[in-house]
Amino acid sequence: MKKAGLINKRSLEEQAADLLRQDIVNGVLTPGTRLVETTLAKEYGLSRGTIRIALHQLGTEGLVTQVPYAGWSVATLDDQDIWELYTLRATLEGLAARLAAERICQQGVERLQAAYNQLLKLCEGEDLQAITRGDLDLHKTIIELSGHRRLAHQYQLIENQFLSYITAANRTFDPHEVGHSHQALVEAICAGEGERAEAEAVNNITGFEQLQQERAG
Amino acid sequence: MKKAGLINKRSLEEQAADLLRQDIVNGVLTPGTRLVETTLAKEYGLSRGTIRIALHQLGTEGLVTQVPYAGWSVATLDDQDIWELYTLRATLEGLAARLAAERICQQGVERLQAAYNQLLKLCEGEDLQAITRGDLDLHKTIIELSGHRRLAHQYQLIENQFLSYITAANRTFDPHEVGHSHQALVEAICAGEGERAEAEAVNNITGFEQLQQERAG
DNA sequence: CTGGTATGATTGTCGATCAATCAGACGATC
DNA sequence: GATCGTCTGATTGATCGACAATCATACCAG
Repeated sequence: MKKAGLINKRSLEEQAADLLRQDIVNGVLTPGTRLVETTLAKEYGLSRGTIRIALHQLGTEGLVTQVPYAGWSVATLDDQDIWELYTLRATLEGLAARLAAERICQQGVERLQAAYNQLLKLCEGEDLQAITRGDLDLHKTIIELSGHRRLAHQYQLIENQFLSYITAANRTFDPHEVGHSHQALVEAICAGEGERAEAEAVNNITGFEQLQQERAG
Repeated sequence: MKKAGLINKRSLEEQAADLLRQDIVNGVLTPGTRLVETTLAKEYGLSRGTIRIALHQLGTEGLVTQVPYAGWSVATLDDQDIWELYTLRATLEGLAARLAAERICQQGVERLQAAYNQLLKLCEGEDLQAITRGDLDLHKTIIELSGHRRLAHQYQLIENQFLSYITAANRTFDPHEVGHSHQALVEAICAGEGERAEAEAVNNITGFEQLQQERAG
């Protein structure tokens, strides 16, 4: 009586990486926290070798850093890192928006509208965390609609680091702005206007960055 | 006089990954070739665990694929993969060109000109492999001038897969075109014109793709 | 030909072990 | 007292051997 799809085929190495990743992006493990292989192994009930591969994995994802013979720690981000994340994310999302617009179909429009409406609905409330999730869902939908596996993968890497930063810095935003700032983007994609969609996507992110800069400075 | 990074402290895991990576991008290991952990371990005189981490590393780089409990093999690329590589590379390189132009300095101009002149010189000869290296050097210089570590990293990943494909498909090109097709790009960067540099970089790659498509079809 | 089974190959995971290296404490020398 | 080694503990770097889980194939029965 096995249910297809529910079968646990993920290796323990992957699962360990997943757990650690979740703890990092959700802020359970704050930047700078030291991670000891043997300790983690005991904690998760796994062998050191398995944890080791998971840590290496997270290392390539930029979530943890490694000092030879000294240890692992949750990555800390400086100003340069933040700038890199914003510029790279804007570019990747611009590409995704353009591709999504170029190959938009009826089903795609429906999925996009659904995600957008959901976000608008959430923005009427005050649950900032839910809004963040809705925002991510919308962006992730656009990425999927681009039909670009590598783009999705690279975006995922950036997004995780981004989330880690957002959580650690405890950054917030105005619910009302978030929802409507995506309107032009969604429209452009649904209309199949690749160039405009790309511009709107880039503007969406860099605009947000500038807003944050002003508040911080 | 601190020459950090001079000391060779690379772990065996990294070195093993490097060797395998070289063999893959240089075509010694052709796509589809099976890679057995124990065999590689004996070949390189390393333990299985070390090889295992190296293979996982190459897996995240997209150079090898893994089938659970079955084995590893050198990644094979289909048409969709090639499209993904071209679009992603064009976008990343466009971003690099724009950033490089925006922060160009005297020293940067010199480095760029040096790489460009070197490429022009090589293009007068017939050594296609040398031309390829010169071409890559120029592009890599642009990436470095962008001052974007993550961009450099992600570009590296794409480039390795790209090289693997170029080698396997044994693709060639016209030496005369290669050299001069980069002229506008170099000029735009040196002039500090970000928008134009980005456009030229994108055009450079997508133009090359279309040329190849025509010859193949 | 079909379906099930036996078998070998390979990865998945574990545990123990030792070497290499780093960080900090301790102490000696000037 | 400041500086320089040295000692020591902690942690990773790397190896080996072992066994279970899984996949691919060949083989056999009907």
